Amino acid sequence: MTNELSFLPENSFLEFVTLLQEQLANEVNLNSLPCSKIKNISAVDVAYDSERSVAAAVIWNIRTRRVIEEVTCSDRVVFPYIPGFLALREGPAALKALRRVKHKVDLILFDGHGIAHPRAAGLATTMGILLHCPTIGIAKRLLVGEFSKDLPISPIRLNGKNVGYSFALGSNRRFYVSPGNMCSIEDIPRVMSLIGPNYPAVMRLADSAARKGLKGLENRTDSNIT
DNA sequence: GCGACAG
DNA sequence: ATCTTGTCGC
Ligand SMILES: [Mg+2]
Repeated sequence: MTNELSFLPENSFLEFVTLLQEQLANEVNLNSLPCSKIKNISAVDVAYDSERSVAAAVIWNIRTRRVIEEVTCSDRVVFPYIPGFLALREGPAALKALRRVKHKVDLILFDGHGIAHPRAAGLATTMGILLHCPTIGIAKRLLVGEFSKDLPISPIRLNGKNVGYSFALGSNRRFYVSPGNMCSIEDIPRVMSLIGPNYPAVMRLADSAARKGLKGLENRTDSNIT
């Protein structure tokens, strides 16, 4: 069996997780999301140093386009990054932050893919199923699949199916959006016009909040040592 | 076997 | 992801 795990010396654990992911994919809900019902969304991102992670959840009101809540929390790094298994590294920290969010959120954005994944079980899909809520994956690079550079908004094709969309930013850069859970392929362009239309500001805010939180940890440690 | 490979 | 300041370009 040659696959993305073959470089691992001992891969029985990831083979096991692969089976879990294949089962998860059967539970994904790709029904249309009522876009008119979306009031508040959250973006989640995680920053790391060698032993600590900081997850940030930024909650954003669609109508006012303003931040209404921000949560950060630190944790231990529990797993390395392995392509196809980002949820094992990022999921636990993201969950911890999301549990502290006070507002009701109608949609959660994750920094990574949803069903645009070898087993249709990316970070956004995994978290959406765990949380029983609508999620979307927003990635800066492609993991699997193909798209057309000729189209400003191109479908991402994987095994002959549409699994998301690639959005052009100017002429060179692109980002990639796929349903996580409780969201259809057709919803993706609709939602992006609501929260974008470019790379979502709330996603960037989560990214910078997580980094800022990590620096806060480092500085706190420095003063204790100094 | 080789190369690709979210963050 | 992370290491990192100023610098080139729209
Ligand atoms: Mg990130």
